[in-house]
Amino acid sequence: MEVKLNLSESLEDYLEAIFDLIKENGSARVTDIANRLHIAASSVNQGLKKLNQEGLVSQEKYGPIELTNAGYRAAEKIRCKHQIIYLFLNRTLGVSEKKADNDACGIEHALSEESFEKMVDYLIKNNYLAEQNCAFKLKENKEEKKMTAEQIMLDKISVGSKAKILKVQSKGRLKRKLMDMGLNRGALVEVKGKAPMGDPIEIRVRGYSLSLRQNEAAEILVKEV
Amino acid sequence: MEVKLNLSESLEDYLEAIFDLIKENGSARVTDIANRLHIAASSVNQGLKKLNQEGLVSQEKYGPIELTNAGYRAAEKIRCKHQIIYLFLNRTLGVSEKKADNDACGIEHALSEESFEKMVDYLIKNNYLAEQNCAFKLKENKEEKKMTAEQIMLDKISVGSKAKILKVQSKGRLKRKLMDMGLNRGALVEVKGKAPMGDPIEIRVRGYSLSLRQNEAAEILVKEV
DNA sequence: GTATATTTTTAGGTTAACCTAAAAACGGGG
DNA sequence: CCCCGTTTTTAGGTTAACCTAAAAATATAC
Repeated sequence: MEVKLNLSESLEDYLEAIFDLIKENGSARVTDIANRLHIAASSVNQGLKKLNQEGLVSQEKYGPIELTNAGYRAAEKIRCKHQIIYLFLNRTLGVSEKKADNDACGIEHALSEESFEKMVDYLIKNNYLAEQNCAFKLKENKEEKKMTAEQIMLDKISVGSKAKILKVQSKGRLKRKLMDMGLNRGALVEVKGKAPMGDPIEIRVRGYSLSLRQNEAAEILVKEV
Repeated sequence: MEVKLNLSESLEDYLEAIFDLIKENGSARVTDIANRLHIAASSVNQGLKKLNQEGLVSQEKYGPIELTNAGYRAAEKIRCKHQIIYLFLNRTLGVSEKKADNDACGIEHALSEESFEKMVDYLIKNNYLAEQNCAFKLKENKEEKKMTAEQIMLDKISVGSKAKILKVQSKGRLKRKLMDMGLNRGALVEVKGKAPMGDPIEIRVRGYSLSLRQNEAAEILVKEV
């Protein structure tokens, strides 16, 4: 079931930037978004609040910016539209890469579903676009498949899985200890083993092996990768 | 010399609506613009003030809305962009007329000069557009030619010319008299003759012949046609 | 462990583009 | 000439999207 949410152009831009930054860097930070869109960080902050209310982004104060499933789908759709318009202008009309990309930014907010699909058909017909590409995925999206990994505490990760640290929740001494062990935001951890009662947990991070108590691991918010 | 004025999307829409209404009805009224754009008349009024400041529209309180030369050129450019995008979507991609027109409305504000020209070239190459058409005129526009008739008082119109009444400036008795003679806004007048000292002036309006004193004619704002 | 730098958030603006309601001006009919 | 409906303008909002400056939280460096 397609829900049509009515995002403003700005919010679409924010969403798209978040999507891109997560693809590129693994995470989207307020300042990164602000730099990309050439606006103040405080403006991004306000935008995030709205996206949060719309249920497209999950954001806690000072916490990592993550897309919800709905947010991921919405962002992908916008990104895809952008890409199609870009390809169309650049490949079919021969518009320079820079201008084509720029124009795509503006047009993506205005183009109807119908025109978009006609562009896709045209690109496929002229072999500028393979069918399994971004554009085509859109049509398949109706089957609800899991597109964003869940946020979960490290002690809940099963042995053998890898995850990326989103946030260390605890405060003070404990937090300090965890971060000194290299458990910073963005770090990749692999759960190597768990003792019978789930305590301690053996993990590998940045090339080191560590042993964590369950209550310590329970303070670390991660996303499976 | 191309001056690039930076109009907001709204102001471009206003300008385009004025342009279209003048083509269609011979005049653009605040309420007509408001209806076309589905906004309140007071909003149009504010917009007109801004266009006036930019020197694109000549507007006096309660007076007729006329485009200046600069305004006419700007409006024509926007209209033309709209038309080209419409043709492109509809003819090349087969987008329905309604959606194509709708999308053109949104896209026209975002499309760069480069993309626009590439679209024009494409349309010409595929015979969807004759060279003397709107798009092509744009390229010629560099030579400053007179595109809008001047606003002038009726007593300054030369014998044999036709003009359209924009406004009757006087008040009270005289205004009443003039309007009772059929000299309303929108009426077409033809100057049939002038006495040696320019007084009286013989005109023909709505099938009648009238004789006006010069001071009376000097109260009537017209536009040569 | 504390100081310093960076990031995020809050507080408090501004501007453009809309709105409604009411006042002012206009235009036509008796 | 005066009245009345329509049009235009003014007055006084609201909202979204930005801003700057400063406070609060977090991250890093010594």
